[in-house]
Amino acid sequence: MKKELPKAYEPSKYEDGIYKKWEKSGLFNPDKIPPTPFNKGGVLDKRKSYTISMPPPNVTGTLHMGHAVMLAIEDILTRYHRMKGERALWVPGTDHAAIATQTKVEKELRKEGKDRHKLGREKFLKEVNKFAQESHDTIVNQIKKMGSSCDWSREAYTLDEVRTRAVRTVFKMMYDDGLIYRGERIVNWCPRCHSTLADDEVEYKEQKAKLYTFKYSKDFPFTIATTRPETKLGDTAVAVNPKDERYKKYIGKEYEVDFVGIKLKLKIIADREVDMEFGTGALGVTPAHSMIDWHMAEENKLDIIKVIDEDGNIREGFDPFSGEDVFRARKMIVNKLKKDKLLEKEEEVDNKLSICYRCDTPIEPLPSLQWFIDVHKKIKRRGNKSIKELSVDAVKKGVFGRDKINIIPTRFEKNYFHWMDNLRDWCISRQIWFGHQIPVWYCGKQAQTIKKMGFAGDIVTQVFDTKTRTYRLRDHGIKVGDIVAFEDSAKKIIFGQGTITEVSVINVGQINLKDKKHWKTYEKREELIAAFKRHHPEKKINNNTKVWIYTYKFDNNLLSKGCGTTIVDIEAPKVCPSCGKKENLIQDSDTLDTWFSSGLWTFSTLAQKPDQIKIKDGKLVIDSEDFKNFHPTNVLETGYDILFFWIARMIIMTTYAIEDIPFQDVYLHGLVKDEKGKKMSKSLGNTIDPLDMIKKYGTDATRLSLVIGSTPGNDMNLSEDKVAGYRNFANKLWNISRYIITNYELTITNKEINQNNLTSADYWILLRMCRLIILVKVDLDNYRFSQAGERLREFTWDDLADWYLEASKFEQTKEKEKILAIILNDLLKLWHPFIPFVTEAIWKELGHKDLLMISRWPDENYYTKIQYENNVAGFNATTFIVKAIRDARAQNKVEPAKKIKAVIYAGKNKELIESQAELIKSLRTGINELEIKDEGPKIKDAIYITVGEIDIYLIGAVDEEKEKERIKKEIENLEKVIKSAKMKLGNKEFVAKAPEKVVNMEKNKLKKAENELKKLKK
RNA sequence: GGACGAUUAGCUCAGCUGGUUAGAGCACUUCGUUUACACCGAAGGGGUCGUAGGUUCGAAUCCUACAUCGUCCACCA
Repeated sequence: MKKELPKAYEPSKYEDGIYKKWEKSGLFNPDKIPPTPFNKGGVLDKRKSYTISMPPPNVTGTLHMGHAVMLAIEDILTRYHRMKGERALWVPGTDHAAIATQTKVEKELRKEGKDRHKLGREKFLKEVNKFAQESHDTIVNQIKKMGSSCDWSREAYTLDEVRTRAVRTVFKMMYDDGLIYRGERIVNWCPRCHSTLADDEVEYKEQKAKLYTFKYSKDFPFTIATTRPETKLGDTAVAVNPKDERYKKYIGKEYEVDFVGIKLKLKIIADREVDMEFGTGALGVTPAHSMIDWHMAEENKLDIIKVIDEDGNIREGFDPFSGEDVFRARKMIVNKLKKDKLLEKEEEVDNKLSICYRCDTPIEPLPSLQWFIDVHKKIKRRGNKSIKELSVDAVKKGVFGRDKINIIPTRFEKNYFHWMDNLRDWCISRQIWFGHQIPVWYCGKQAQTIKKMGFAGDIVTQVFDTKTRTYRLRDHGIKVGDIVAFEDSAKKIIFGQGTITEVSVINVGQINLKDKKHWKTYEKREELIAAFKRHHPEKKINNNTKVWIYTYKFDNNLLSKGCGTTIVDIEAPKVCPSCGKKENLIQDSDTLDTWFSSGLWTFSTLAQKPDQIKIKDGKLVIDSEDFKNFHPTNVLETGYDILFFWIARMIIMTTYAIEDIPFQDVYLHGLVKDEKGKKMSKSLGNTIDPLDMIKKYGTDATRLSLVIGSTPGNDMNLSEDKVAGYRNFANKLWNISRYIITNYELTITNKEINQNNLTSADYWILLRMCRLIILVKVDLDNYRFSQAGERLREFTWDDLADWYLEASKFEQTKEKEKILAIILNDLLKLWHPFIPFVTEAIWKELGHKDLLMISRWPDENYYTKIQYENNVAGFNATTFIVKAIRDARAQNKVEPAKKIKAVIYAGKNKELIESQAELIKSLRTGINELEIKDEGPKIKDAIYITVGEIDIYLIGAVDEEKEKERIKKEIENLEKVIKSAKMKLGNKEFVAKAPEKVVNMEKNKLKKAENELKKLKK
């Protein structure tokens, strides 16, 4: 079977073809793995299963190094367990990534001059889905490029039909259990995204801010300090520390003040959280626009006055500040305070600005009507524990009869507990369109469309041309007759009532204000006209004054007809269960936080059809074979940066919904940074694109560079050089195989070796292989990928290529072919999970018909049966002697081409060394004549080497000076060893307390070194 | 403010429960066309393991401070 192979391995010529072959074989699907010669039939059905859910990349994303690490590690695990004969399933999928995707599409639309509000929900979602589909194909192809052996037949998407069913079912369960509630709470609001954000979606940016110290009014007794004077328009209290002597006397008192023209009622309250050192030690409480203040207001039953609207502008009713954005309002207020001589101080302080993690826009805390998950409510059906308690227990001690979830590295468990302890109710509603629309329907009253109006004429273009105008039209809590979102420059008034739940313009039309036929549905026309006159005294209303009508969707619409029932269900209700009518049903327009659906990922992906997902006895049941076979998953592997975002939420959702853990182990990899340790980012231009690396150096090299030289949970710095280094390794493995394949007839049908025909080198490599198999198994079972990889590399390059193969060139024995075949086959298997392509390519060249991918993992028992004892010493000695001779020659500057004579005094090892004579001569020692004796006289004018009890003389090449130097250095080294050993052995306590093994080791070391030293000094 | 991580050769990093003369890869120096591989081979130089204490017969490894860098969490009125 001797054959020709190309000299260098070119990954690009093999990889795509190999992946296609794998895919075509269908064997990524564990149900399809047939019995093979390596994986004998019968074991198939009862095999242990092994499952990993792939953290779904965003549909609109492209592959980056983070994905590459994730894919490399998970593929290693999957391939390893598959080869061990387990039913290994790796479920791939993608995430719709609500806000991220919507933002991306909106950006694209804006380039074309389009806007989602103009398109309307339906058309916009069509656009998003189109974009998502295209993007999906890109990311999937990139995942394949990485060699990922995931089962594409089970691919899932967080927004597909089955997953939607899971989301709605869990939502309903939680609602029925009273865990999901709707309420007006202060939330993190992004005025750009126009949506709420979860607590952990808020990021902070260091900045300088001005801290203003002032009095509300002349008659207020003391000063307060704030960086946000504009919010003070909504102050309803002033908080001081109860211990603060300065303010004790005021606590409990109430003041009415005129703050820059706005009347405020302020109660002085005490709160321990107030820092006496900060500012004046007194803090104005703005319940509507600060998280802390909101809680103070709850405790002290304070009024809540909203100042800022959802566009980040001052609301109606705060003239002259109304309609101004927060920055302008701040300036105006500060100027007014200055003018009134109320401003005492203006100083610069360090401040952290909260910003949106998606778009960096400053966050406004706002009270808003939203859906929440109660994390504290005890659930009867779950042992009267809250979801928070269940999630803590799952990691602390295990729940539902499962072992505790292990987080690797364990130090992250601490982070997890800390996060869980501080978890507040989770706001799950988002005011965006792309995502799982909340499965809640209102009958009439609760939600209906209502018309809003703006004046037309010269302002038409303004209203329609800028996004901000449209955004301004939205607001909360509008009552009948209210004039909302009033803005002077836009010159428009809007009329309506209720809470807007949707911001799309459903209908736009122009009517004439005085023309009565347009006012059939509005009896408040006169009121509207009056309002308009108030705001625009200069405008005359005549028969030609036209008004734009915006039709918006509202809640609590008095003008609507329905019965007001709220319905939470899995499917859209056909009729209202309360009034039996269908025409007034409207679905809540909010969508769910994307992590709600990803929280269900490990089990929702194991359902194939929506009707397999059911509620049974207050528990979610997935009635599928896959769920029975593959859940809980074995390991969840991902970057530590989404421990809270995702992992914690999966634990929350899974323990609650199905009364089980989502996974047994969590393996957290570090983040990939550039070679200087900086975070990779497009703006810094320091990204290394995994696809570039794959193109240039191959997938195998890219994978190795991400796996070797890194430890779990620690960031790694990646440079192109590193990848190139592993490209070299892949080529090395190729050439090792090439050499063996082209020089030997490899037979693999019979693995029985005749031990009588083995050389010492054969035993030596078999023993090392034996150790390798055992250790790599332990490493992989304990997620020590780097260590396993290094061991494999060392064996392949050092032991096999540099020693055994070199020796084999001079040892043409009967069993050589067989041993080489065994070693190479097993080595390819051990390497396969790490570098699947090159190993599969070589495997084919070896003449295998079956895929390496499904071959059986090497069996250590085969190797442990071999009689190594007394058989490896010969080659072991050879390696030492050869190294010593090469070293001595190099130090003496003996030309490599120069052949010399060597004499070895081997003592009692004479026979052993004699058996190695050919190898000692051949392994690049440049020895043409070798004499081996048991002992003899010292030889002058020769290079003298001592290796333990063996003395070697190299004759006819000595360079006196250099040799002296070399001997001197040798002596120094030995003296160092002797000194340290003597110190230890001279210490009575060491001899008494250290384990015998350690003491003996020291003794032997000393004896050997002293012996060598004695000989050198002679 | 709290927590966590890092600090080991010029660079990137290993070093698992304390016992090696402290390792690897890259880079560097010298040499080399040898039945696979120059994406190669042989040999070599290079580290008082951040600092200071402590525990121990013995510390890169455990403990305590400190320093520097980094990350996360909370707060910043």
